Amino acid sequence: MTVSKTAAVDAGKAARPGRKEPVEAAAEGTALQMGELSELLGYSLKRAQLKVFDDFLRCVAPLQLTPAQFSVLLLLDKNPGRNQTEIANTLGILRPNFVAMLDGLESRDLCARIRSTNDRRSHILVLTDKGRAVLTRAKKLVASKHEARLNELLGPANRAALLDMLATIAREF
Amino acid sequence: MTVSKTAAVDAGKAARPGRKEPVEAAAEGTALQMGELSELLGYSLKRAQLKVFDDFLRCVAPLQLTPAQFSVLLLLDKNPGRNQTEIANTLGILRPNFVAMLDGLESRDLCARIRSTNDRRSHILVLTDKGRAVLTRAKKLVASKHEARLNELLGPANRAALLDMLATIAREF
DNA sequence: TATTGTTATACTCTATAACTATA
DNA sequence: TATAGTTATAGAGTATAACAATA
Repeated sequence: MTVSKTAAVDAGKAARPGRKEPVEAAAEGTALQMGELSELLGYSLKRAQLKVFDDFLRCVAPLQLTPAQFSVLLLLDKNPGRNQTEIANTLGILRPNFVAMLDGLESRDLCARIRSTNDRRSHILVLTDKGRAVLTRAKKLVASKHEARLNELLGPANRAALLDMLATIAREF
Repeated sequence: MTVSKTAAVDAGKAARPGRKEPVEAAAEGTALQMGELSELLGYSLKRAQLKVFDDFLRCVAPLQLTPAQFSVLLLLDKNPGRNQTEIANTLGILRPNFVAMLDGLESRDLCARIRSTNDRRSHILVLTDKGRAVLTRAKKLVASKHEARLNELLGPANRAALLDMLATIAREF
């Protein structure tokens, strides 16, 4: 469980001035005490999220896709015939902010807006052939590089448990 | 484990125009298929992080502290005698961006910058009495409202396991 | 010369109001 | 009137370069 009782260091006072610290980790500049920060779930959650997104970007760099863009392509593939509002809402993206995002994907010919014949206010979103091809390649990179690395670090069982708990928080918290 | 097999919906056609939908959850607009998004760790990580930060803000609203500000106060309390660069680096905040953040805390009399006598370039950061008092109250709110809710949702053992895995990712990924 | 705190700046995300064209 | 897509805009958060004071 790695409880990390972090032997109390009691720095800061620097009471004895004559004490010549051995050139350990970093002369006098030792690592700081995280204190109850190590017990704050939100803190580790944020730091972990940044790392994971960073790795995602690195792994999928050849395709120039952000996590958000990847999620849009995935959703379009699984949900043909949906309009902008539906896709944006599902991903927690505000409609106004989704416009520029779609512009980016559409200008790269990864998806297209099609004016609906039923309701001519709305745009049906579809993946282009290129979009489907890029998505397929992206999925392979994500699985073989990104998720594989996480699996390696945590082990399959832990990774599944982690995913389950995160989904629970996202759904019910 | 909550596998969520989410019965296939197959919406999108909306063929019959005369169909007057009963005012159910949302007329014809059924929930979308998340597809492999539910297996993407980064996606749930992000959504969970947003929820947790939201709840943190809500719980600690009476004290008007963001998660980032709380982490600074915690760190100052546990690490007296440190300068801006050391605190910012530890929290992953860039030094230029830390300036405005400190300005905010200092203007509220929660902490103070003290010119170091050893190295007159650097500012030693200290909590004020008010800062210590606010931190104490914040810790109580976080523990009794925020973290307690997470504990309730996941159970203590799962919560500990989650924290451990997130810390592992933040540290080693 | 190098480092600390700082300013300026820019780019991304996110959030809200209001417009247009359709319904 | 209400809704879909859009524009404009404002605010966070984050990133880099460069400057003054100090070492």
